[in-house]
Amino acid sequence: MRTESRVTRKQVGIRDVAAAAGVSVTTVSHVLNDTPHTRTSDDTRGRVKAAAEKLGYQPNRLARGLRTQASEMLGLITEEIATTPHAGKIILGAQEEASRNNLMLAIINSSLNPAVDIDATEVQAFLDRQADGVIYATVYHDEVNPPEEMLGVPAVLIGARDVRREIPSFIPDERSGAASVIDMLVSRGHRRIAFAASSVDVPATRGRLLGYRDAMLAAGLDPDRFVVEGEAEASGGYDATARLLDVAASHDQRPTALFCYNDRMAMGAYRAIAERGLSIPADISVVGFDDQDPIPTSLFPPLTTVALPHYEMGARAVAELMGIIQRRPEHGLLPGHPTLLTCPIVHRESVAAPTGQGRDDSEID
Amino acid sequence: MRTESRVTRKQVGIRDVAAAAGVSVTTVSHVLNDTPHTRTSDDTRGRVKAAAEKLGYQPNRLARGLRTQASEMLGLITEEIATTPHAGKIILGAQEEASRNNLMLAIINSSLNPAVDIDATEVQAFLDRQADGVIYATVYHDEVNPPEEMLGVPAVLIGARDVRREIPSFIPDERSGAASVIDMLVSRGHRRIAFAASSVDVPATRGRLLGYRDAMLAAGLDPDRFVVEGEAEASGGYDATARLLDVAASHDQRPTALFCYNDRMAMGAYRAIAERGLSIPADISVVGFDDQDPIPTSLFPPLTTVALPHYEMGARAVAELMGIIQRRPEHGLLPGHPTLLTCPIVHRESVAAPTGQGRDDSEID
DNA sequence: ACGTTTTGCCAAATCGTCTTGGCGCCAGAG
DNA sequence: CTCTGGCGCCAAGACGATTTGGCAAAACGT
Repeated sequence: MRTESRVTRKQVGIRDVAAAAGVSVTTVSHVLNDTPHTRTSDDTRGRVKAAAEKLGYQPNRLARGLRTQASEMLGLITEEIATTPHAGKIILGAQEEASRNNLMLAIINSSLNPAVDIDATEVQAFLDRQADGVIYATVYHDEVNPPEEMLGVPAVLIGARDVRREIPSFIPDERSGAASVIDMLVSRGHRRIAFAASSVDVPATRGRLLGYRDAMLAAGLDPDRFVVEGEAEASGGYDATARLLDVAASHDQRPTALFCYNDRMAMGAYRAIAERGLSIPADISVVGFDDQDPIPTSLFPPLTTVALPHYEMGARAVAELMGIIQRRPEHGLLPGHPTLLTCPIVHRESVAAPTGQGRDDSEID
Repeated sequence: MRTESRVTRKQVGIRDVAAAAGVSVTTVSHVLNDTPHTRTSDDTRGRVKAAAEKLGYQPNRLARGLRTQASEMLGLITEEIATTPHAGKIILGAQEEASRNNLMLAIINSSLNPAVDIDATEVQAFLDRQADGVIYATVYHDEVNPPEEMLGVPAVLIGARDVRREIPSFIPDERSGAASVIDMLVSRGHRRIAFAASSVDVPATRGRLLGYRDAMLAAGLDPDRFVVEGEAEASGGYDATARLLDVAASHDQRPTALFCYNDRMAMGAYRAIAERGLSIPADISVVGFDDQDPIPTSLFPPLTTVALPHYEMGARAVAELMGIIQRRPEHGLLPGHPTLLTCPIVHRESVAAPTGQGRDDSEID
């Protein structure tokens, strides 16, 4: 026998409020929604509001949605929540921004899709439920080809741009994030700055390498000499760093700073460095990328790294959706031009000025 | 000027299908929903289905929900998606199970709440939207006091049990997870097994310590001799392990295995061990807890650890909710008895048999 | 041939809200 | 006194599905 303490709560409807306030449902609706172009005396307004308050009235969103053709729900489709470390932050950003706008955020997880074509099924699921807007977040794509369905509804892309340039998108500015690291290192006095690049072909590897080379060139430094490549994992970082250090003929040849493609590689780099009796940051500064919890704070010394704007992408995507839905003129414009979000450096303790030494051979002129 | 390619798609309704099939909307509804106790000729059924198919008809869920008093949406409230590493897996499990049942999963993030009382606001938000059920997931609680609102709707708790024992819950079986590690270690021949405990007072620290002691006692080993305590971070693991190793007068006194409260502490332990010239697992085996991505696979050697059943908790919670909603008799029973989900050991490479040595002094009899 | 089922389908009510159009009343103007 | 125009409120009609109750026609039994 099931315990029947679980009473079906009796929902109070707009009729109940109307009855309690001694007015019609029309008036209740007008008062509670502040409907423009309607007049109601202050006395009546007061009675209605009091009645609604006392009864704890909350409008039935399904009914309201049916009438207004708006579900007050946004849909977020994300590729492999589980495998991509920071999707949680995207969800968080989107959810909080949605709450601020009094919307609900629903989520569908999509399997990782190597192709550019987005599967229409998930989008359709949201359309069936009359989502007011849809966000599609991808991880490892440059461009993505959204299904027709997404054009019929306010939509925003996260992490990739639309091949047809019809849907607005938000993507991290990996390139300038990487460049800012080199700038920072240079400003601290480093000249021999190595880069442990990734060997997988995703937008992030290209962007970060480009940023490294941009900044090295801008600083008048050789953009190729200290580039090593490895798998984007701790083991790859270890191998790459080992090669980098062992090839250096002497102390004067050794890089004084190492920028790693990501935090996992940096973690491997720490081990390779420690094994050689070197210390961070005294002998060599190390910088990571991703700010992938819990690595940076668990390493010793804590790792200076670059954070991805996950939270911001989620929040901005929702904000953009709101703009499109409300047809505010500044939104939905020029969707072909993706919005680049900056990746800020998170300063911790793995960077220091290089130990003093004169002019060095890595400058080019 | 906004590009007006964004056409408002014309939704096909049940009327359109009815017209196309030359029947009434009633019949269309009956056919498409397989409504019991209604008769329709095979011929008609065929025509209706064909018409629905051809028009790509999808019922408007809001309208359906309004009529059937069911939104086909479940609400998940989770404390601090961002700060708790694995909440993503809970969401994933819940979402996939929801999809299997043709339900949508909506999410609200709640701020971390040190008190036992659940804030009613978030629950209310879901009730307003006529969620068919609500899941509340907490991290650092033993017990939780759900608001009245949650009793009026199918509800399930994750990670904590209901003080009033009215709402079913799913929680990880930390205690036996910890015990199974010790059993495993003992079966490999270890006798001096240390535990690096956590110093914060959460259910997990108590459960894991209890499990360690249970199993040590059961194996006839001293459950107190090798317990050290530290902050539940890499630094705490480093400190605790350093103390543990430095106190050992000789090689014969040193533990041959170290079980850490969590993977972050294990990460610190790795460093302390390496600094003393010891190697894992040859000199000492190490086991973590949490299977917190990306630590276990980024460490060298890869860390053997215990996984938390996050995905399963999410999925089971949704399944339970379905059972309650459909009033299947086996569900919603005995909610006072939380369901313990097992924490499986994930074997990697940080465990080996201890290097041979005879009877040792840590046995008690 | 004449009731009685059974079969196949449908009209209308319903869910709870928003929204359109209009109706009575009172005040001020003519 | 009548007319006019604003003010304050409401009745009724969507919205798009499900569900209830019933009505013809066909099938069956005698």
